[in-house]
Amino acid sequence: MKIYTIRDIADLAGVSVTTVSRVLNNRPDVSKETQEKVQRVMAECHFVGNANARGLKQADGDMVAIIIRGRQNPFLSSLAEEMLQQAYDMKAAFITEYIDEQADEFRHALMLTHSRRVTGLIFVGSRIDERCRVLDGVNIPMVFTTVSTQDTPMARAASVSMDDRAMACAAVEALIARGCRKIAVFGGDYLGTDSPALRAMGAKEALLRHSVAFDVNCYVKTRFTLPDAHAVALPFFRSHPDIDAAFCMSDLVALGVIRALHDLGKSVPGDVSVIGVDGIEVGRYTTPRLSTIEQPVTEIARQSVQVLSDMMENGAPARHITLQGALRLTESVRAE
Amino acid sequence: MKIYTIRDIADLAGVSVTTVSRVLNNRPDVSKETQEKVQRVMAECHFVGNANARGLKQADGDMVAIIIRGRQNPFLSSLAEEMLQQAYDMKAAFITEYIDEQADEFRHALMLTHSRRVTGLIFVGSRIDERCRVLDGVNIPMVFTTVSTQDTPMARAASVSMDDRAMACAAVEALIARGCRKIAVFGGDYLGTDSPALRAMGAKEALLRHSVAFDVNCYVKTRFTLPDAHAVALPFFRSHPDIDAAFCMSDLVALGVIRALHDLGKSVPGDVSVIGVDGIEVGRYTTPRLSTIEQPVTEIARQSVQVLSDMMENGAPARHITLQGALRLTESVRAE
DNA sequence: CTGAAAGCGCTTACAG
DNA sequence: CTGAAAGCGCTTACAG
Repeated sequence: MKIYTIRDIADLAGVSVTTVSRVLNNRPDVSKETQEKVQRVMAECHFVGNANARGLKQADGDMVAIIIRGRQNPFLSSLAEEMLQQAYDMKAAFITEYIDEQADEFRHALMLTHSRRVTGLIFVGSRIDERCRVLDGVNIPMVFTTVSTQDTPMARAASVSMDDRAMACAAVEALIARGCRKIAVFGGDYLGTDSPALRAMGAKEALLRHSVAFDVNCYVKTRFTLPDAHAVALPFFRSHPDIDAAFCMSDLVALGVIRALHDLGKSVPGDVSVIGVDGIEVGRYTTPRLSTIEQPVTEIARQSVQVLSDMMENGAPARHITLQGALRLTESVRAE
Repeated sequence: MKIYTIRDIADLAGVSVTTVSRVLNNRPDVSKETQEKVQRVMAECHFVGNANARGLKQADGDMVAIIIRGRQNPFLSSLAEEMLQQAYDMKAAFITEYIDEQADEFRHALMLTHSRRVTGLIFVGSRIDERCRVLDGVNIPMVFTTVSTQDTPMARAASVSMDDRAMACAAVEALIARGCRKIAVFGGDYLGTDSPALRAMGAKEALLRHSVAFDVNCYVKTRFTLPDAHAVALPFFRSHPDIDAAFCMSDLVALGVIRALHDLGKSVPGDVSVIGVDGIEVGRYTTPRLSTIEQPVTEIARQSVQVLSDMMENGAPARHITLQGALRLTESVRAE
C-alpha cells in the first residue's frame, strides 16, 4: 500500500506542491483545469493528507478540543456528540478527548494547548475548583458547558448551562404539589456556585417557599454513578423510613436510588416519588419510567459552539448563557 | 502563555536540540547530569512536546487506532476504555476514534492509515461485509473485537470474540430448563458468520437439542437500540401473545423489550422471561434486574491488545481467539 | 494563476 | 556522551 504525499500528487499531475496544497485547501486562486486535474489524480490515488504535517504549521487555522470528563455518563457523551454535529460549519478542526473522572481536565487541557496547539477549548462536565488555576496563563477562548463560570475564577471563560437553580426548584415544587413532604436530596459535594450547589439552592428555595422543613441529614452525598448511588441509598432509606420523595441530581443517581428502594420493598412512586436530572435515554424505558429535568442538550451544544466560534473568529467577549430545561414528570412521581 | 519548543529548552539548558530530544525519549546515551539539567528546565517551563511534529517523523514508532462503531453502546465504550488501560505498557501510541453507526469504519480506517500514519488497528463493534474490501491493500496488523474474522474476507486480520454460538445456546437452554417453550429471538440482520448469525445458530441449536419448535416468525429483527427494540417488540407481542421467553442479542434490546412487555401489561418474568447479551452496568439496576450473557470485557480487551502487540512488535501471525462469557441469570428470568 | 523556498517542531543517522 | 544537519509532509509569504 503506497502512501502518497502531496509531492507524489504534484509529480503525477505535473504541477508544484504549492498548487496541490492550494487545491487541497480549496483556495480560489487555481485555474479550473488545474484544479480538476489535481483532484482527479488525488482521487485515483486515494490521497489523504498527513494530518500531522498539516497540524505542524501553526497558522493552519484553529483546533478546538472538547474535553469530556467522565466517559460513563451518557448525558455528557450525547452532549459532546451534538457539539460535533454543530461544529461542521466551523473553520476549526475539532478533537474530542474523553478523560477519566479522576483525571485532571485542566492539566489535560494545558497539555493539549502545547502538544496539539489547541486554540479553543470546550469543557464538558467539568468541575471548577482550585485545579483550574493551571490555566491562568492560557489565553485562548474557552467555554464551559453544564456549569456556569460567572462567579468563579474562570469568569473570563464563557459558559453555557441549564438554569440549575430554577429547574431544581421547579422539580421540588412539583414534588410538593403532589403531596410529598419529606423530601431527600441526592447530590454531590458542592463548591461555590457549581451545578450541585445551584441545584441544592433551588431545592431549598422550593421547600422554603412552601414552608416544608428540610432536614440537613436528608442531603445525601453520592458520586454520580449507579453503584455509588445505590450503595448510599440503601442505608439512608433504612434509617429514614418516612421519606416520601427523592430529588436526585442525575438520572443515574435516580436509577440507583429507585433500585435501592425496590430492594427495600418500597414502591416507586407509591411510597417514594423519585425525580432525576439530565433526561438520558434509558430513563424513558425503565419501569417505572423516570421523571427528570431534561437538559436542553441540542441547545447547549449549539450555543457552546456558537459562543466559542464568536470568540475565536470575531474576538467576541466571553458570554454566560443560561438555558431552561424541561420538567418531564412520568411514572416515578406520584399523581396529583 | 509562551509555548516552549524543544529549541527553547535546548537554549535554556545550554545543550543541543538533539540532546533534549534524547532526554525526551529516555534514551540511555545521555549523561546523568545533562539529563537532570534538561529535565529541570523542561519541568520549569511545563514543556510538552508537539505531538504533530513527533508524528511527522514516521519512524517514530507505532500508532494504533481503536475504531469504535456506535457511540451509544455502553458495552463497546467500556471495551475501548479497557483497551486503553491495557495499552499502557505497549510502545505504540493509541488513539480512539468513535464513529457513527452509519459511518463506514473501513473507509475511516483507510483514511487514518494515511492522515495519521496509523500502523495498527483495532475494530470494536465492526460489521464485516463487502465494505471491508477497501482495506485489501492495507498491510498493517489489525484485530477485530467482538466478532470473529475466521471465515471472512478479513481472515488475515486477527480477532478476539466471545463464543457467541455457545453462549447463545447456553442462554436458550437455560430458558428451556426453566420451562419456557415459546421462545422469540430479537436480533439483527445477519451475514455469514457474524455475531448475530452465530447467536442465532446457537439459539436454534439449543431449541433443536431439546426438541422445541422454532417459528421463523419469532425471529424479530431490530437495531441494537432502545427505541428500535421497543418499537418492534410492541406489535410483535400483540400478535404473539403466547410467547413465554425472549432471547435478545443485546442488553439494550432486552431493556426495550421488557418495557414493551410492561406496556402491554405483561409481567417479566411472570409471563415472559427475558435475557440479553453484554452485561452492561444499568442492567444490574433495573427492575427486574436483567439476566444476560456477560461478555468477558477485560479479557477481550487484554487479548486484543496482546495479539496486536505480538503482530506489531514480533511479526506474529494473526490469531483468532474465542473466549467464554458468563451466563448471569437474575430477576428477568423465571425460577426453575 | 503558478512555483521555488523557507519553515513548522521534532527525530535520527552520522560524525566526532 | 554530544551536536550539526537533513528530513518528515505540509502551508504560506513572496515573486513572478
